[in-house]
Amino acid sequence: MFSDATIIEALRRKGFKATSQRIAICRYALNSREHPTVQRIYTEVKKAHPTVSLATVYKTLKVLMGLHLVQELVFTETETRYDSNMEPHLNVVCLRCGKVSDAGDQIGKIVAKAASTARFTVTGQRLDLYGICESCGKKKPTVV
Amino acid sequence: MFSDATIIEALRRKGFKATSQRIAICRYALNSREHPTVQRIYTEVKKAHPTVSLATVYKTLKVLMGLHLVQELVFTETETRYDSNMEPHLNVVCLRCGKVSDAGDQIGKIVAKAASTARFTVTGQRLDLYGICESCGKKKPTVV
DNA sequence: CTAAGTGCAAACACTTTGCACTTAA
DNA sequence: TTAAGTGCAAAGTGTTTGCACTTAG
Repeated sequence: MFSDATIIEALRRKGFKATSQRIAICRYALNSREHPTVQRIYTEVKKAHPTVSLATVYKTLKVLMGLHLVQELVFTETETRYDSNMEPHLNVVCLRCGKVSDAGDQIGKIVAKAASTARFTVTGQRLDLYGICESCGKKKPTVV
Repeated sequence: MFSDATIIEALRRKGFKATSQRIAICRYALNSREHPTVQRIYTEVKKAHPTVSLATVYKTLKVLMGLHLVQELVFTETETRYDSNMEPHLNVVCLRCGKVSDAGDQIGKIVAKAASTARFTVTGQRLDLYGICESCGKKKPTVV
């Protein structure tokens, strides 16, 4: 959980101004556990800042990526999502309802081992499982 | 290694026509170990089929995805790449030179365990590690 | 006060689509 | 023979950029 104070402090320390739009965007992107899309963040932030633009949301997310506070999950079929869980973990992505949840956080050791074998310095990771979640599997026993 | 005969057979079994362009695209996409981009495949196929279009490459890659023979690796910063290794494995992605290599194929068990815990039916996965590869790390000990 | 950030609209890059022509089966 | 596929160019889509205005520090 990131408080506004923490957000402001983190931005300022890196030389970024803590504007009210930025704080609102960060607050939502960093505290949401649902891997929100840009549109979702935009819609949410618009409630308190009706004039905010999509461009500002995009720019702020780039700032957060630079600060290594969020990670992008780009998909072809669906919109890009943003994940503020920076620990090694598996994203479980349902191809039917689009929901993204977290799982398997004991994966850190395997990642570390593979990286050292490959003599590779890891700065980030994206570990996705695609398939059908339990509730979708029940609902419609059809294709994929 | 996919022979032309195997490719033709796989296409026909699913009701797709085995055109010469398609065979060439499949041959390259399925046998290349370098996780090629669309442009790369296009350039390569153009050598034997100078009139081939980008649209055909895109369409054929969608067919291959439908057949679960390749997987898309979408990135923001760089072009989408295609991976014909469908077994659970880690993609080691260098952020400096863009090279993508494979590692850690003992990851299958962890994936299976996490999926069963989440009661999730896995149909595909994307397990990427981002960072700096050994040779890039030596070359330029700077940012990132 | 002034460098950084905002918000609009225009520009981009990659991908998809519509359609007449071609071709595998 | 004919449904499926090709290749072009045009249309989309999500994202980025240029620039005058605004604002945090």
